[in-house]
Amino acid sequence: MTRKRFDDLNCSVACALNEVGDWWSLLVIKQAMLGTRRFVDFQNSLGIARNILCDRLSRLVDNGVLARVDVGEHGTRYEYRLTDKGRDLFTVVVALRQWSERWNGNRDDMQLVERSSGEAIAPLAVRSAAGEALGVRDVLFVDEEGRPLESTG
Amino acid sequence: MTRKRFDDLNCSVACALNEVGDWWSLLVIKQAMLGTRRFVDFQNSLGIARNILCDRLSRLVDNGVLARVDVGEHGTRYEYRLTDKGRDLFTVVVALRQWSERWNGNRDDMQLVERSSGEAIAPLAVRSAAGEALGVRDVLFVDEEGRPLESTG
DNA sequence: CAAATAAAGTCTCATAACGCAACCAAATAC
DNA sequence: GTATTTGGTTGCGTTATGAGACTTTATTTG
Repeated sequence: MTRKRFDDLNCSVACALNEVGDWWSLLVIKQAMLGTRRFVDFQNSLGIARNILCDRLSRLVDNGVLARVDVGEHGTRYEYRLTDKGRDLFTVVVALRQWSERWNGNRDDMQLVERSSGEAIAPLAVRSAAGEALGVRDVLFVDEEGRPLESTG
Repeated sequence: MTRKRFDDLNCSVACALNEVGDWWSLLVIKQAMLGTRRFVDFQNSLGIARNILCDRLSRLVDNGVLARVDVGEHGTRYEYRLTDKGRDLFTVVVALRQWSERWNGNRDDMQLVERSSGEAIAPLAVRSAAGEALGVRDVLFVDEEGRPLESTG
């Protein structure tokens, strides 16, 4: 009996969670965004078990989120680098950070600032095409014919 | 031996994942954003095992993401409703949706549109205080004194 | 050059989490 | 008054996770 796969749910959120929805993957990705590239550095900074780290890195590579590149002279030193797909998870990581800071207080000794100006970044917000901030209640989930979905969907 | 807790990592992303970082929680929340409120409806729409759903709902209630309210005449019919904290995860859910749509193709038969105009919402982006879109490389992670963090941090 | 250390895994084993199905009790529907 | 719905709980087998020891090349140190 395997873990339930979400492929059949016809939902892109489920599909995303299939790739990065476990406890560790997003932390590995966040760490990669901090600049970490080597196996041991991931291990030391996250305190993750080596076998689990190994499994997560492989899976992220398989899914195209990380790339494993040889950097040793003779091919036994590797680096795990974010791909474009991996870098594009920046929004997700920032969304989680900001949510946690807002609701659990800032447990983080780290700040995220714009490189050129040194200023803190703006809070993320879902926006309409016109640029207005939108909450859950300001949007509608519609099917392919544009019909609103009912509550049990 | 319990699952590794992320509290000691001093990282708000880790802290967020502690609350909603398992396979199911964000799907439950997304479903709640669609309007689902009853135990059976979550069960039917997600296909989650009943004991797991039970555990997830309780944990989300404990963490203040959902609220359990009596709706029956005599108190055995319940609804699980998003709190403000839960609704604020909208950004995270949308970020995951959009990422998955961009990189895995749209596996979803569902669209997210602005309620008033019916138009599709804009792509999420991390922005500077001035409003420019920022990628991972345009930001710096700095410590509390403003010093940039090194790669292994 | 030899020995030591490091990098990147792999293996084993114990425990925790998950998935499935059956069971249960109260409230509602018929 | 019986059947069904709702919101669970219990048992059991399978899978995932965590800790730590072990392995294998490469590089560094003496």
